Amino acid sequence: MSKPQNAADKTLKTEKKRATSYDVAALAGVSQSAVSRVFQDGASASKAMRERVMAAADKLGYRPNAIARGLITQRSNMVAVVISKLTNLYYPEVLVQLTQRFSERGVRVLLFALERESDTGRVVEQMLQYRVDGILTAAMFSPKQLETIENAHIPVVFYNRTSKEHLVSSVRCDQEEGERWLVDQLVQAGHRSFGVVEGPADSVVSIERKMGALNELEQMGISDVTTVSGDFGYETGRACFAELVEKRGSAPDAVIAANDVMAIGCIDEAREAFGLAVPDDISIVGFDGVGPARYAAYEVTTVRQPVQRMTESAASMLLERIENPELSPEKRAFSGIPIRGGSARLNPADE
Amino acid sequence: MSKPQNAADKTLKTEKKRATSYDVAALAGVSQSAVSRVFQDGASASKAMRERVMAAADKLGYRPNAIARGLITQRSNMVAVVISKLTNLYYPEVLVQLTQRFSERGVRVLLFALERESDTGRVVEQMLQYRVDGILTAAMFSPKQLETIENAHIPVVFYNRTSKEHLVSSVRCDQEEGERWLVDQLVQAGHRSFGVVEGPADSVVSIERKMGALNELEQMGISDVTTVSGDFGYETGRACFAELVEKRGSAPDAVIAANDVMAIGCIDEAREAFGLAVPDDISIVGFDGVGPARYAAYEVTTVRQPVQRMTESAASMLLERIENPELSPEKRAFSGIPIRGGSARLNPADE
DNA sequence: CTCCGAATTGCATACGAATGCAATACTGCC
DNA sequence: GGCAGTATTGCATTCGTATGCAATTCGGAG
Repeated sequence: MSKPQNAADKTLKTEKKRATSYDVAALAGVSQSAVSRVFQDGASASKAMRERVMAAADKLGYRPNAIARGLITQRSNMVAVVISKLTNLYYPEVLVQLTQRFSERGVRVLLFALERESDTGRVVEQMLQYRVDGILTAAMFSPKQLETIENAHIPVVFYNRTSKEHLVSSVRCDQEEGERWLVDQLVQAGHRSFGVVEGPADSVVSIERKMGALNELEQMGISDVTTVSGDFGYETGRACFAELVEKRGSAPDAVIAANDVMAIGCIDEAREAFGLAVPDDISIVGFDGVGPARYAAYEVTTVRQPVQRMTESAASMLLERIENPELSPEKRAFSGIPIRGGSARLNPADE
Repeated sequence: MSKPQNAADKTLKTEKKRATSYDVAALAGVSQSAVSRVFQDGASASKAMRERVMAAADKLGYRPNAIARGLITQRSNMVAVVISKLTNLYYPEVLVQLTQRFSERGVRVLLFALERESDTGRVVEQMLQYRVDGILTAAMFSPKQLETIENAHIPVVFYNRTSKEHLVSSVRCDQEEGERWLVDQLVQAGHRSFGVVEGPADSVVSIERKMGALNELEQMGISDVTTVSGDFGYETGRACFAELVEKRGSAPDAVIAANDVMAIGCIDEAREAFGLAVPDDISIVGFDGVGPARYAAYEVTTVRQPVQRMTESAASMLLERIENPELSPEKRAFSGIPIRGGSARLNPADE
């Protein structure tokens, strides 16, 4: 009963405690620093040393403790990814891609999933406590929260969002531009009365889309516009369409939905509850370009976000700022990809 | 140019370094231990002390360093969540829910997203280096990898998977049982020829479903069964249906798809390419109960996984094993929820 | 006012790896 | 063989927090 610290029998593989660099050093007959250096990239270690240490490490099942390393290097090699409304069918893709981008570059992802976009309170505290090296967020933060993060000198990149009060970096799909395209196409094809279905009130994306559509409609001299609001989901998509018809007494020529899922809801409701043919009786368009929008039953006319390029850009932007904190904020906007689909009556493409 | 360590002016909020418990202690005129204790749950600290420390902490914008804490307590308060094929429309829901369950209990989620389920190699190394307290995985690990994890004494819970070689804990939806229900219903309603569309070869879930269906079909004395394989995606769903028809020369009475998305693909292909009415000419069933399966154009007859209960169960199971590592492995199987849908011709429900 | 037990507080050390600096081992060259 | 210069290696310290133990304070009872 003396102090058997790490004196576990070496033959048996079942050690009580995880092996540390000291254990490896002792077994290899070298110093702890040597072990540390062998497990680093640019450190100097002779070939012989490398082999001795590696052999000992293997025998003990040693692997460097990233926690301890993070403490001394002041780098956790973790970034926080904040996402809300994951169920919305579009973010999953974003999330996997981001995670893979970071992973490729040796950075781990600490995930924060918000029920509603406004649940950011506790999240900020957590991120700071874990000393993440950077934050990539698809949810808004309040000015006060942003200030807290700024004081901690943690780079932030917003995904499809930005802040009016603070100068921040962001990667976004140009929602207004996309809506302009949709509206222009619809108007050019002769649609004159419109329904606009917006998403949840606390979603910046939804607001941008709605405003983009409304502004362009006004620009084009269209005044017959009715707006109703939902929550990005299929069920409310259907309800919204019904509400729309009730509100105006009849169906509009076209419906502009806040996203593809709601557009699909509108299409189903138009067909089932009102016996309307899409796109012959009514045109319905969405936004995002998610998988189900391509299903044969819908073929939604929409604007697809270039997810691949956006996630790549966002990940790089964040990593750059982690390497070089002095870099000034930068905003990158990507154009959406128009999908002519089959859920809207449009003129044939010009070129 | 002496050593201004943390001698930043206290009036200005822009300190260079993050405040530590020592800084707070100095400002509050107490010991570092006191600060530490104030920021813990069950630690003893007088009310006066609590207030002094909190005041100082606020002034400095101090918050405990979870990394350092993890080093000393041997608890990172992080769990690894491993997920593959996130794009499959079903896992996103699982992921958010898991993250929220853990979050509620003060545990952070380190996310690992695999492109293919077999990409587990580097992931294991990472998880161990970060000293996660537990692992929740929706991907398989090789026996060797499992042994590595076991040697590190990290509890693991498998989600919809398990291991033959190792005794492990798991939470799963009973895929065989679900398939049995589907097959029984179809056979009872008079279907005699079947097509089975399986998913990716490296997916355990897909294999279980296929075998469940095939076994039950055999059990019921059905021998007219054709199998084709895809990858869980919509496009291959369509291709699989076409292949199925070509292979057998005509459409079967019913198609059993490996998941809802493929079922939707089959439905679209049956309707568009073969002019078949669903369910009048052919019955098509899926599995999972994802959102799009409920869309009016499909209303897929399927078996829904009780995601809510499964994630809750999985999270608890893992956390229990983290608290008490001696707990023996446990397997929990949940029954799927039959959804009669409208994509299959079934007899009216008995009770 | 005194004394005892309980509640607080401080001291000193541990967690596991990285790193500046000094000591030592090599290398090639004359 | 000797020497300068470089590549390795070890020593000692550091990162920020938690915690056992001893010292101190506090509260109340007698």
